[in-house]
Amino acid sequence: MTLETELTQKIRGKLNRVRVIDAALQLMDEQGLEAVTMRAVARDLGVEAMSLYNHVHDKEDLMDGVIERVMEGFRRPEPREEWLEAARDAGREWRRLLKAHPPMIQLLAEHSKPMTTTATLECMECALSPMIRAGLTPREAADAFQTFGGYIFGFVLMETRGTFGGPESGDSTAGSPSALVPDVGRLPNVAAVFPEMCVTEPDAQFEFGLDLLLAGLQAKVAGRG
Amino acid sequence: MTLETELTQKIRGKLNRVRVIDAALQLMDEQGLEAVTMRAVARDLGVEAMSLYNHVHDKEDLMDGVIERVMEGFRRPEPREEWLEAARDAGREWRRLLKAHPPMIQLLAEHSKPMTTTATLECMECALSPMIRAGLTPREAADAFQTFGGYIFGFVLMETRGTFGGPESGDSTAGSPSALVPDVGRLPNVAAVFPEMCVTEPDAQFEFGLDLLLAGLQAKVAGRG
DNA sequence: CACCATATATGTACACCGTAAGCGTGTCAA
DNA sequence: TTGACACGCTTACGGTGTACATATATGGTG
Repeated sequence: MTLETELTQKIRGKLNRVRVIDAALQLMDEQGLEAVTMRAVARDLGVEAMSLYNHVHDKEDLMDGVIERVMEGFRRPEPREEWLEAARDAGREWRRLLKAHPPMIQLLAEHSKPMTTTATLECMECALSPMIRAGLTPREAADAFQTFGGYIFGFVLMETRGTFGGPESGDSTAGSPSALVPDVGRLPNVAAVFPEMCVTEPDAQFEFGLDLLLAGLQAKVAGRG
Repeated sequence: MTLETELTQKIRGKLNRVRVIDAALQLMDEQGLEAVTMRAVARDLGVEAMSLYNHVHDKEDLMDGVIERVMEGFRRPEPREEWLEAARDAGREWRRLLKAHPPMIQLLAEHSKPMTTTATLECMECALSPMIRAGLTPREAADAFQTFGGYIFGFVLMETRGTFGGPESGDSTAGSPSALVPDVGRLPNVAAVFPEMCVTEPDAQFEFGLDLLLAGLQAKVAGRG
């Protein structure tokens, strides 16, 4: 027993909170959120499930750690002269971060607690700064943050989960809206737009919405100092 | 046994797919998504869990049914002369629908399948129609739909789950950003905006973003027939 | 009416989940 | 040496979805 313990110790090192969280994150990225099980995380660490509880209060605490860990991956974009370009960069980085760990959105959706860790606040700082620079009041900046945040979250949600039509409707009849859209007469616009919704360029679509929001913001700010 | 069966039959009627789905939906609304268990749904129907499987292929099928059922609750707004007002109404109705069943967002987040039921398509029709009327091409309408849809989903997600600061940070030190924001010097904008993010008027905030998007759309369309 | 095929409800069982409680062992300070 | 402690392990409990076999009710036939 002493022998095995020494071996174990050497091979897998000592367990600690960070290692547990990282194992959970890796498992989530590779196998999806539902694969993240106390037993599975423990297995990946060469350990029994109950051992994790020495470093993590419970599963919720573990997942909190995962969220925090992901937020630490935020790469602050290089400074920009134009607030508009800075805001655009921030939006793109938020999306990159969320897409880098596809199950993140799902995780956030089922985790009600507000995010108040340092990493998260720094991400917020990066998004808020251009807005304040643009001349928005704190009240407006809060609204704009919620708006941009909502857009990015929702877009990535629909993007990663394929909420509306997608290539997986792509059997032999793909591209033909009439195959998927019953009663084309009553749904003319759906019939017309559906083909475009299936063959989709996510990056371009994201930029479309980002442009729309930024244009709106620009217009709002135009008539001020 | 025969007696009990007759009684049961009379009291609870016959089981069928719709009754099972409705029971699951009611349970979800009243007790949250995690309370929706095959056993719990069965209990509410006065039946054993395995009986549900005569009307529903598995739990995923059941939840698909719940989503479809919710979408049937979409109330098509009355027609509008102005495409802009029609689009605004559609956006508001989408939000109302999602907020009417708070766990819906969470359900959608963990359910990857695209929504192609008739009810869903009619909701899409209602959102797409004003955009086509505004003069958008199908390609642009698809992008705009994704944008508006993303915004609404994401906003309601953050709204119902309190993703960023909220009143539950409201103990004795609430309102004081320095209590929650460490290192105020490095996060000046967060410190300035944080109080505004806590005391929040969701409806007004939603309208803010909706206005922003619609303004952007209007600007894009302005220079055409 | 009797009878049986079919549809439906039940009962039992299994593998997996989170985690409470208690135990064993290695480490280290006194 | 001894005792406290940190940490991993074992066992166990109540929950989950659901496969499989069984019992019962229903409806169409003679």
